[in-house]
Amino acid sequence: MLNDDPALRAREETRQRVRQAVKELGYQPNRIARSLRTATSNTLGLVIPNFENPIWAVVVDGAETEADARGKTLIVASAARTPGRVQQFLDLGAHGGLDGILIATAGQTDTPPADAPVPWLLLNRRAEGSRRYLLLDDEAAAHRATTALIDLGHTRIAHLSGPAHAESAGRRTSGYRKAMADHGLAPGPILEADYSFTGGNTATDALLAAGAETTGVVVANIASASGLLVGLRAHGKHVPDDISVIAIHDHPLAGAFDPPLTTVSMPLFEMGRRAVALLLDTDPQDAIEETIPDGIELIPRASTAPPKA
Amino acid sequence: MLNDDPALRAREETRQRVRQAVKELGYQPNRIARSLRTATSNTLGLVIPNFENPIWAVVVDGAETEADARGKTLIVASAARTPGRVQQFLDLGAHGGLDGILIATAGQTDTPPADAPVPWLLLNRRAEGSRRYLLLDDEAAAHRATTALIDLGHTRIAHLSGPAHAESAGRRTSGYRKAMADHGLAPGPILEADYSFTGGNTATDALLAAGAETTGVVVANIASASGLLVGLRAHGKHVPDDISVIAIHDHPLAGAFDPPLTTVSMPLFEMGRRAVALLLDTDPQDAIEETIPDGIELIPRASTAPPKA
DNA sequence: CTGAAAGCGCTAACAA
DNA sequence: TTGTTAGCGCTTTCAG
Repeated sequence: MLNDDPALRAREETRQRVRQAVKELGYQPNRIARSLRTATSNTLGLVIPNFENPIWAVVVDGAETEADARGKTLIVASAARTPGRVQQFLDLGAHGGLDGILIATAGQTDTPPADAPVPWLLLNRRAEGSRRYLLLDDEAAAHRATTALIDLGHTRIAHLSGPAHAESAGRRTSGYRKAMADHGLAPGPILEADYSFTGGNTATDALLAAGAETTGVVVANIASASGLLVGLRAHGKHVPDDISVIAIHDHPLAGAFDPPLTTVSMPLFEMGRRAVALLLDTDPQDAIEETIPDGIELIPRASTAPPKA
Repeated sequence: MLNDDPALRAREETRQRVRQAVKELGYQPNRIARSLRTATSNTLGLVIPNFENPIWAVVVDGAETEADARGKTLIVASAARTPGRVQQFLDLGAHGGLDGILIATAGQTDTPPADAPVPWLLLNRRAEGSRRYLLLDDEAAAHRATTALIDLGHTRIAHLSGPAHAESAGRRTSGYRKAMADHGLAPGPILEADYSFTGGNTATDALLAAGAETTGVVVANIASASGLLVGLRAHGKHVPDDISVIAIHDHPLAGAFDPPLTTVSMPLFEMGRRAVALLLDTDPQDAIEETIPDGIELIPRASTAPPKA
């Protein structure tokens, strides 16, 4: 009766009286006791690498939206300062503390075993021996970005990649390579940044040294691209007249960059949303190997133009 | 023994054997049962308005750092899509589900009653009838920003404020007013944006209409400032030659803006850190009315210069 | 010092 | 259909 069970046969008036009493007495069911009893919590966890990178904001938003729609509470934490965060959430989630965990981090130990105490799903990362992941089509996005430069007439195109240890970075690099090959072009210099402003900024020297004749750069993300823009400016290079820059992932602030940055957007909100749906709707034992098919889109701004010569 | 209680007298060898057994059997204490028994959870909650605004990333970072240092788990959620998020966390926290809650949102119903089931603290918001808050010195930051323009020689300075319902926005506006008054200047036009890119962008028209002779603008935050920069560019106005722009709160990406945006940084990390410390170290019944004293700093970039005429 | 037992508040199973 | 009870796993208390 306290749970307002509709299967329970009782007069509507009685129901009302109970509800009234519950309200007046301020009765709050003890969730802890309930969780102990049922080994469920109506709560989902999400571990992201950090809160700085704005792409996670969108993923979280999508995940929260879907969780809310299903009456679940989503709690988020980052592994930025604590490599053991995934393990911590696994502990939190054991014995029904969490009904499921989404893992967006890429640490060595961030892939739970198959017999983990909580259902889990990796976000945009494949891992050796795991068959539970939801991917963005990073390769297609990088391919799209590279093709955009090629379509403008560029042939000498460099790539500022993400860190070697990130699996998604590898898929982007591979999309860049494929696009070049598809158009019969030799890949240009590939330099490793680390998805950060500083990484992109310090890579500027190497980029200019590696290929003086480079007219376009495909950058693995916005933060690196912003660093690159600042670096190029410092070297007296003009974007896009001297060199075109395009980055993967979009963000509103990219429109305020100098110059406004052309990007390729990815379905981040949908990834968060879909991840929660998959986590709740599938058997934790089943494999999930899914890539989000749509939502890759060119956002043209002012950092790309045909090569001058 | 299982808790490795140091008060317990036992041979070191025995301790080792127990630890070994615990490890081998993979024993994990049931946190739920423990919470039910002790009405504590070693977990803290933080509710932020959204994940998009990058300032929250820094606050969360500070809070996570302090929580980690104290062996607590911090969980985060946003109220972006769900106005009832604070209530939801209050429910989560009742009966020891959370040891405390930090509230950074500013909704009408986001101030818990004094007899809330969980200790709580408001972040950068004073609320009618509450005496539990930790503030940034928004007034000082706005004063600093305004003074920076005045020091450059500006006298016709406008203010692009935050939304009227945000208490922090009011403190910034008041800092702007005071700085103007301190230098014997009449306040310029004050326009309300909503802390967003779009808000700043659409306010451009009104700003240019309100004061044609305006040579400087103090913007309440970076997102609005980025929208304003784009808007001014669209109107053919050159920053800083035609008009100087300075914003409150700093972010690395502001260095990539067109032009790089001069800002005043705030001690956001420290706010997160201090908030966790206060939440854990004070009696939940005691009043906390604290403002973080230091950490306000001018970050000079290229969007500010002396007025031309 | 060691071991047994009560009980946190809930739900599910069972008995009436 | 309704009311009663056992028990989730832990900590704390109390008896041995």
